[in-house]
Amino acid sequence: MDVEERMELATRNAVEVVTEDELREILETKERPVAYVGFEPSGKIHLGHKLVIDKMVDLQKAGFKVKILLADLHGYLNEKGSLEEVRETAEYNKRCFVAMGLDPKDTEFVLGSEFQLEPDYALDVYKMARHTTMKRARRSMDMIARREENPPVSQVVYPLMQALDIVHLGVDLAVGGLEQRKIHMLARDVLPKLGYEPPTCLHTPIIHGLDGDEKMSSSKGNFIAVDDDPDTIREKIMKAYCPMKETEGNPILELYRYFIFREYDEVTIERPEKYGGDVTYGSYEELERDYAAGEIHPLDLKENAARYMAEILAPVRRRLGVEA
RNA sequence: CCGGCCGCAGCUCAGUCUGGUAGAGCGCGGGACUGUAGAUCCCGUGGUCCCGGGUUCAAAUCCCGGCGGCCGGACCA
Repeated sequence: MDVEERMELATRNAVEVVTEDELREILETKERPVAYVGFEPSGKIHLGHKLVIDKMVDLQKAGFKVKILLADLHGYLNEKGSLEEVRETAEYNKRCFVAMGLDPKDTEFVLGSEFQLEPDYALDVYKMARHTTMKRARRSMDMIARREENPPVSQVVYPLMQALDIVHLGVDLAVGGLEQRKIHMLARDVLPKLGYEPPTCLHTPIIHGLDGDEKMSSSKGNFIAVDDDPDTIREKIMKAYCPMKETEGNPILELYRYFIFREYDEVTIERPEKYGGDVTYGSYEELERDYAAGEIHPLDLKENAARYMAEILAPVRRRLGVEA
């Protein structure tokens, strides 16, 4: 695979790379570059997580060594539960990630508290604190903080640690959803002041909640979990926000764009003869164009999305050992 | 440490003064209308009234003591 092919694989379905030149240089010069993403342990692993995990699978194929941070301390700092509870959830998450297609032999899972309590790391946290304003730290948590009113101090420690994770894990490429952008930019600005290289960052899109909300999230219950059974998937999709001809912020179209066309080269919208019969598409753009033109009805879009998503997630359920 | 205000449905809050069957909006669920959802209109769901004691026939309400939050003051060695 040449560098351009690896670039293509690394950046597909991504919103941005900061910067593309840096990424290309990594691919050209590093023998075995390291890509990392961190997750706060979550009781439900959903499609928002899958988007990022899929990206890590891409990066693995593009030659990266992949590290997944199970950020137990971050979860604790962000009030996701006691340390014990958060660690238990982290174990479940690890099993989900493996079931989602990350090769466990080729992926390094790291529990945050394994290295974040070391003296060298702790001193770096204080140095970061010394070079970061309160406003900047709080702003970086805009899309991440569990609580906006009465935030505990832990919420400004959080982004400092996340920046340091990048250097202490020896990472070449930091990956995350677009909501991580402000923390990553903070890392690029401040890490050099501690004598570290500014990290290269890659951001995946934030997918809309099924209710049309800006973000799919466990707390809002507007998600499809990777271990949802086919009936649940169908039920959720049927109830989802999906205005006719509307392509902006349409969560069902996003399923096609980011998940269905990722798995299938050709996608068939099956529908009754009276509504025009089956149609097959070779790319998301063609489907989107027809939907915008009103050629595809939302109900047909949903019925078929449900069928495809159940198919895509079936292996995850099987590997997790859940009844089908 | 002192003072003021606050704590009630998943959320925002009313009700406390003057004790008497716990409310509204939003959300959520279901129906109607749509070949989807949403919008709209109906119907429904909603509770440790922060905790513990006390007074009373009766306490979300009054009294005492805690806990938690916000704001202010004091201390500034």
